[in-house]
Amino acid sequence: MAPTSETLTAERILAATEEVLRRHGPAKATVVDVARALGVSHGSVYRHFRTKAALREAVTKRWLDRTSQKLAEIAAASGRDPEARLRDWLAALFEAKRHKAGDDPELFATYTVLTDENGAVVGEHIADLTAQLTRIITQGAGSGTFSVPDPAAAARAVFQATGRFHDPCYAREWTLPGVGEEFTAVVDLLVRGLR
Amino acid sequence: MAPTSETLTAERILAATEEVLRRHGPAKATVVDVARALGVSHGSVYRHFRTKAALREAVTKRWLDRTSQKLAEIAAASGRDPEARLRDWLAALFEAKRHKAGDDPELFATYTVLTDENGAVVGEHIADLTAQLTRIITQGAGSGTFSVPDPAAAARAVFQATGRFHDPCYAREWTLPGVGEEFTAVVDLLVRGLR
DNA sequence: CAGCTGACAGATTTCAATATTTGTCAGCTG
DNA sequence: CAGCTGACAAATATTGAAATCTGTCAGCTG
Repeated sequence: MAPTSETLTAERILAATEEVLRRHGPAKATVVDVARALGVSHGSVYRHFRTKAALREAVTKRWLDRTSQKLAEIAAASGRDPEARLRDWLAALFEAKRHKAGDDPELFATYTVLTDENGAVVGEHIADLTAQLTRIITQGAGSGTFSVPDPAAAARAVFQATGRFHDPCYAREWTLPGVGEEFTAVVDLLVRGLR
Repeated sequence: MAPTSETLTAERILAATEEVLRRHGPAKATVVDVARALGVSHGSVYRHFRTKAALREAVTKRWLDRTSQKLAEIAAASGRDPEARLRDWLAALFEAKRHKAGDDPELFATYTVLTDENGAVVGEHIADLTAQLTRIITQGAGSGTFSVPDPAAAARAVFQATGRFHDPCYAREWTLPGVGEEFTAVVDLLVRGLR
């Protein structure tokens, strides 16, 4: 926490911003707080990020990218059969979200606010995830496991149909008993539809 | 609009409340406003509804029930083949929501607030809709069109998987170009999964 | 001179005083 | 006497003045 005297980088500012957001929440986190945490004046922060909105956007992107990367590993595991990979990938997405929401609800609420105010970044994130899904489904179509005319469209449909298990607006319901079964039921139905 | 001197019934109060909500929005609609619209004192309103929350809840239920009824007609049209009926029903649900959101966004926003504060009523509404879906799917299973072990579970899965096309939290995206295709893609996938 | 500071104007938020609303009930009225 | 009224206390919302924050920039510093 002690202000190190290393050069001020975008990276260090982002880390400090995450910490301030975690501490104060999205409504009370100010760029003055971030500057104070770094032991610099708030003017210095504006040298690296044009506006507070840009800073928040960068933090949001970082957070979403961490999830994307974890899922990319599953999507890339080309040894496994595509159907199992699809199930794993969807389960991993659900689990990741469910844990984030369950383990630290306040932090999750903070990031929900951030994603709400950064539609463009979320859009790119969704495009990224859909592309991963498309890769899995394309391979499934190639190996004959799946029978789909347009893998990209199928990927979008699968992603949208499972929204209830990854979209933050349903986070409240992820702790209800029986969600696991509901998730399985939806995924089973979709996988059957792809075959 | 002129205060008729008929006896004050729950029905008349509900109608007046809808009007006040339409005019003032959910944040500024008071029970004093409702009483004024009816030409009575607000004490009289409390004779029919214990609290303001109960009044709003009743209005919410009324609104949701109107949608349920329209869909029930489609679900009950037992002449048609179950697959077509399922598609019609889902399309009708989507269209109904999309029009409500598109035609009068402010009123739709008002009812979105109301449904957010009345989770229990919404839960019953969803149970009702799911029961309608279950009936269609059960008939499809009987006639051999669908092959599902548990029609009720399948109905829940179909309803949840199509959330993007009826849940108010996605209302913003219902005007985007291409939603129609997305809807069709998801429904096609689900129907294939049911067969 | 590259990078940081801190004073500043305008925008936004906070907070406490003020006003409105909710919900009750004793009593009026037809 | 069934149903309505309106005065009331407590809860909630509004308001506007004061405090804080955002974003800029001229000038300092190493």
